[in-house]
Amino acid sequence: MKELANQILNSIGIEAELITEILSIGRLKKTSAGRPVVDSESSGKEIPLVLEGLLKVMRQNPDGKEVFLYYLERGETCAMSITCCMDSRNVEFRLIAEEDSSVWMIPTRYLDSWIAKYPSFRRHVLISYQTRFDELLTTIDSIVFSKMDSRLYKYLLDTKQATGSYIINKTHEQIARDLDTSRVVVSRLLKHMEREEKIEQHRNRIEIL
Amino acid sequence: MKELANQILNSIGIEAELITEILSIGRLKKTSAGRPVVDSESSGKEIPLVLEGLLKVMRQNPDGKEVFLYYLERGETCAMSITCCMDSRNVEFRLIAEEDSSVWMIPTRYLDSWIAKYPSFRRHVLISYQTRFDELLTTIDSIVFSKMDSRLYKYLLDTKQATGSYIINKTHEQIARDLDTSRVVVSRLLKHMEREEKIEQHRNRIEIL
DNA sequence: CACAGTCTGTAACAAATGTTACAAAAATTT
DNA sequence: AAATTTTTGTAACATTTGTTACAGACTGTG
Repeated sequence: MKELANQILNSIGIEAELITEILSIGRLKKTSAGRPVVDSESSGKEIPLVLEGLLKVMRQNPDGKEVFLYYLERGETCAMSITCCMDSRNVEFRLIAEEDSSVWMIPTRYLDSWIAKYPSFRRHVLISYQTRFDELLTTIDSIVFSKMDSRLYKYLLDTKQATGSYIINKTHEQIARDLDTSRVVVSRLLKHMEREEKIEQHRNRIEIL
Repeated sequence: MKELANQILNSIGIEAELITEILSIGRLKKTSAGRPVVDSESSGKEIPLVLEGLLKVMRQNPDGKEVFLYYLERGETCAMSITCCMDSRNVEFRLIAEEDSSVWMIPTRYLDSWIAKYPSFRRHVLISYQTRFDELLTTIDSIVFSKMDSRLYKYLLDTKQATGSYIINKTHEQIARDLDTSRVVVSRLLKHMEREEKIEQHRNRIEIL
């Protein structure tokens, strides 16, 4: 698995010297689909780099409600975890394995020196922030400027993009939880999309056309 | 005005050496209340540091609709502008002077080397991201998890916080534009808050109790 | 196959928000 | 002071979303 990590770090342009350091310092964590990888409490000491699989980042509010924010794919890191540890602030979120996943956990205490020393790492951290920032803004767009139907459709397309498959294996109930709405609403809107021939529906499975 | 900039940079912990550099390289820009400071197009070459006054950051979608994201107060910089220039990506936003404001514009081409060289600057940039990230998440919270009434109330409280005054000089129409809703909705909800004795209303002016 | 559990479809209704229209009050201009 | 413009209040109605309730379809298990 270190081999894979090596390869991924290399592909995002990290210097050989830093790769060696990251590999000697970090640790591997495997998580099976549907299970949490880290949440805000347990976080703050390590940041995750996705090696295999797919993670999803959920925003959590004090009452226990949740919304889906974005996916983290292979080679990506969680900007919020960096943020979270810097000032030992507690940002409330959950990282959940969407598929069976392998993640390389990197202790945060080295980050600052790496950012100073390695241009590639500096770039990677800033681009992570940039990408996530952008993703959050797009999320805000879809919530503020559109209705639930476009939001749902965006969610389906994002999922297609992240999994690389036109088939989405989720129940209406699961989707409803990600969008913080009710199952009935999701069923209603999906039925409508089916009539418009944007999707096809089967049990536990939606196909994007 | 360089004196003020010096003082502010010092107060956020920037090294004397870097302060000299920033002051020799940047330029002053004054903007009067209600006018745009930069937008995504003109941006990408400079990032703004607020010296005096108050800026507000608006998200803009392609149809020209807008939502208020957060305020930038004295000593703060616009994380999105940093982001925006890094990859010459175009994030759509507008920076508007909420009050008469003075801003120190810093060319972006020096950022990377400063981040590498100066711990204080590294810290400042990362904390900016952190703070804005958090602010965006709170915004998402208020949109997803709450109804328009709490969103409006949060907006009033944010404005009170940023301006340091219990008096908010805005019309219902202006507020409606910031929240991307209609004037009628704002009037309705404000009337309700007035009955609950959370605010007092006058023409062009709302007082938070 | 019978049964239980899960998933989806639909109806009926409630609540929240958006829209249109109009009137009254306050400020500004003539 | 009269006329005009801007701001606020309110009503009536449409649309969107949320909620409850129930039925039918599918899946897996004994």
